[in-house]
Amino acid sequence: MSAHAPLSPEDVGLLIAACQNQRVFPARTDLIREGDRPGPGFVIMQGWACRYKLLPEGTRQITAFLMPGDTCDLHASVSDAMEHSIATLTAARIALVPRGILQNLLETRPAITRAYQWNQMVNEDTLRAWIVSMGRRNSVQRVAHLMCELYVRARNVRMTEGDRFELPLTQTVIGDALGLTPIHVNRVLRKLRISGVMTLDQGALVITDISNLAAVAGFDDNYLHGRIALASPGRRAMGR
Amino acid sequence: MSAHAPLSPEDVGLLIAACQNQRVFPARTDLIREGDRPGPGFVIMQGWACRYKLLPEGTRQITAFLMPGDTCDLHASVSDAMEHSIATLTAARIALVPRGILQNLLETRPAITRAYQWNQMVNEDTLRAWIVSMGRRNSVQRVAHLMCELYVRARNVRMTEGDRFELPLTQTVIGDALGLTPIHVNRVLRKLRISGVMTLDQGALVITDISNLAAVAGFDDNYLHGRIALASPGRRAMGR
DNA sequence: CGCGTTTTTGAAGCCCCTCAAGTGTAGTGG
DNA sequence: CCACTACACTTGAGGGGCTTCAAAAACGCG
Repeated sequence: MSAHAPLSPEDVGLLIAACQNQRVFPARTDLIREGDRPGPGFVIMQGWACRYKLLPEGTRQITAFLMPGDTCDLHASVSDAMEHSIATLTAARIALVPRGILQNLLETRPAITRAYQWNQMVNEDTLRAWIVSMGRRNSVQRVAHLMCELYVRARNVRMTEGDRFELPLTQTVIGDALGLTPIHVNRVLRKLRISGVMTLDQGALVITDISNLAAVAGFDDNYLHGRIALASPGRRAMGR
Repeated sequence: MSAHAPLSPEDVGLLIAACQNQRVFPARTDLIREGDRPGPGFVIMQGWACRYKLLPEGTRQITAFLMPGDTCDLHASVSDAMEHSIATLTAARIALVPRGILQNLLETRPAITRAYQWNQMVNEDTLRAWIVSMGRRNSVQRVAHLMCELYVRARNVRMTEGDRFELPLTQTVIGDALGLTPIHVNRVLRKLRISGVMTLDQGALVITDISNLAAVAGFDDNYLHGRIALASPGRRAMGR
């Protein structure tokens, strides 16, 4: 959250204190299911998770990827039933934040409130960007755009090493996020690999031509307010 | 907003006061464009508007429809450039809420804060539902689902008369929202008309078989927390 | 009445899906 | 050490949903 707004050491301390209660979940475990009463808020400390929704025909649509540093449903629950489910994708260490604790911080700590609102806004922008992808981009652009997004987010939380980062998503999972079949995702990944743009292999993404990847994706430089380093790939070029 | 949480007459008065500055915009007018500094907050008083994003190829993706009672960007601006544009679809009367006024209300009026958080949550759920539609529903289901959503929302603000309401969206606009060509939207609408489910004509939607429409759409009864009246169409059956 | 926009219909093609099968890899238990 | 299973990845062939291109009819508005 400190990437979103300057937080005093005291604020950071309070947030860390709120995340004391942590648990480790195995891969593919539902943290909460659609229809459940909302439980505690979650903060991903380690590993990957996602929000998803199951359709009557049995298909799945993922609506968000959650990586370390991401929060979900921290704000006091307003409805009495979850609209979607949340599950781990990998083994994950997750903090359970009791309802009310954040509410309390939001009422007493203006800086945390600001950072949290920022966080909310960025999440909304991400949802809208996904809609744009699903509506107006073909499969190659869609995959490329998702990878750009995940790369920028991973970099924001210092999970990248140069143009590489751990991305343990199966092709089925990517398909469930982009509205594609795993078979087609496979062909798209091959296309991107052959054209020398990026390689997703062994649970790691290697971006071999970042400016080309961003170009293919039609990736908005300002998206998530973390710029892709286009001009000089080596330089650290993060947005505020 | 009072549909979201109980507001005292005083709170309602404060909100009405915040919406004093109103302007009428012609159809197809940008209220704010992508890249602009965020301006005042908007509250739609009359008419229809949308959020949209233009792609490099010139295509457009609408990410939300805004109808009377809807608000946008009321919360204090956190970023310095709009991620998307907002435009009227019809002539519209819109309240311009100065930045800071709502911020002030949120800090002093707990009930308004609650209603606003509710509002935010519902908006997010809507965005996620759109992603699900775009990813996992075919064109007929997509159109049907959108119409269900708009029907429930219109009913929430008392804009329906029985199973009919004014819906001045062109087929191009519907296509831009659902990621379809206007030509295909036309064929889908014909299909729905012939099968006796609904008719969109003359800027008005008539739902002839609501339970069938909801079934085709795979419409979640709990979506937007305003139930579709399935069992007895005449009954008033709104969520809390 | 005339013009621009919207709606409607037809024909052809492509993108992505479905069905099918084979390969590679990790984990399990004999 | 090797069967055996489960799962992810890979590749091929055929089909269908939606797009593109094209053009006519209907509508709305000055």
